[in-house]
Amino acid sequence: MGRTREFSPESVVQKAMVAFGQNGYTATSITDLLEETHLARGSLYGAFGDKRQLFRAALEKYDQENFQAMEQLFAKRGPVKKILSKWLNHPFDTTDVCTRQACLMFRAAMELAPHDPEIDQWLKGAFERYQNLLVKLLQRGKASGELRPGLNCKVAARYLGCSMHGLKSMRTMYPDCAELPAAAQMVLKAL
Amino acid sequence: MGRTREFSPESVVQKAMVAFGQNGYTATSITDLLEETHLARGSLYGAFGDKRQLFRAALEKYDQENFQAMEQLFAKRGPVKKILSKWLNHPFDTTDVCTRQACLMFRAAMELAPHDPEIDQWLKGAFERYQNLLVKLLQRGKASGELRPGLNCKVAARYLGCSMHGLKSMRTMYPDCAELPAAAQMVLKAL
DNA sequence: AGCATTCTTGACCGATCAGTCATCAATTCC
DNA sequence: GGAATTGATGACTGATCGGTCAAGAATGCT
Repeated sequence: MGRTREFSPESVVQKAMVAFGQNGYTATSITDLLEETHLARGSLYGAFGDKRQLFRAALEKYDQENFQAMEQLFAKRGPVKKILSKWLNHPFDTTDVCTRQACLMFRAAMELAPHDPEIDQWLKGAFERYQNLLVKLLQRGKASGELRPGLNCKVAARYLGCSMHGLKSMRTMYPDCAELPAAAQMVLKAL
Repeated sequence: MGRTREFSPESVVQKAMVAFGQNGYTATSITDLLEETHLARGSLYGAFGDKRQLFRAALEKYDQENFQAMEQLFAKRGPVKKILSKWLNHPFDTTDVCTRQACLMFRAAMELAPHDPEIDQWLKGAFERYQNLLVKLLQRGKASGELRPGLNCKVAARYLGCSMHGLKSMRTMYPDCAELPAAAQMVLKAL
């Protein structure tokens, strides 16, 4: 019953995700989002509550997409190092639409987590999911004999997480840096 | 001639550096800075011009301190790997005052560089200085026979830069993460 | 058709933002 | 001591912020 919604909330979240990812939470105003979504002020508030909730929706969408892609890649058969190589090169082999798009989860971590315990806790849980995915893949590599038995999977997973974040950050700033893909390949040499 | 200044501009820049590093550019208001510095509004504007210029001053101070420390460390004698190990562990061995302090240069890169060509260019130059410092140290390691002759110094320097940034970011979010120092040590294994 | 419900719209709100400026206080030079 | 200069101060400005709300439009139920 009632009037039917004239926009797709998902596409709004998508656009919010891009806007927040480019400019950050504080620097992205509601007015900015309204211009990009062609929505009236009240419609946006009616659908999402407030700015913070919209950001959370964008954050969760970002996480879901990222995590799913990673899960699918990691579930593939074949050498673990080949999978990790693909994973590490992912920021470079896609001709990304918006090159200055930073990882929304890290943006949230830096900008909001310090004064928002709820987001802080959610982020910690989310990051652990990625960490666990990495640990599992590394354990698989150890079990198959591909990786050396002495490898500490938890430490190595953290190392890979850091490396990935570093690569993505640099890529955001220097979209054309020639050495970055080669640097991504170097990461694997430590395993 | 004229009245003498009652505050030290440097200590104001110092406090601005910390505030911007904790909350970012947009989310740190002039009012916030006034409260922390106990300055009157007009004094701050009189001394620094506007918010952006104060941020630049803070950014340059951050860069100067960081770069100087790195230069001094890299100038030391001894094995290159030992120096790099110290460098990579630096985020962990200091009992830092504010753990949620993010690298101001990356903050600037993410928040301002996209719409501020001047800061963007300055940052690119600054990052290249760090990159060059790393390249020089690696070349020294190659010349002394410590590092393998086939090592591509430029790529390796980029790899180290990414790793450092990743480690620092993670440390900002998880000040107590036990695996991080061990992960920092792993970075060197790729060389 | 009439009513309840939901969405759309944009005017509107108080708070806060970055930045200005007139006034006053301190210092130096003569 | 008086003139000139510079810093200190906080009230003030216009713009923008996030968020609200009353009015109108579209839908489904009876």
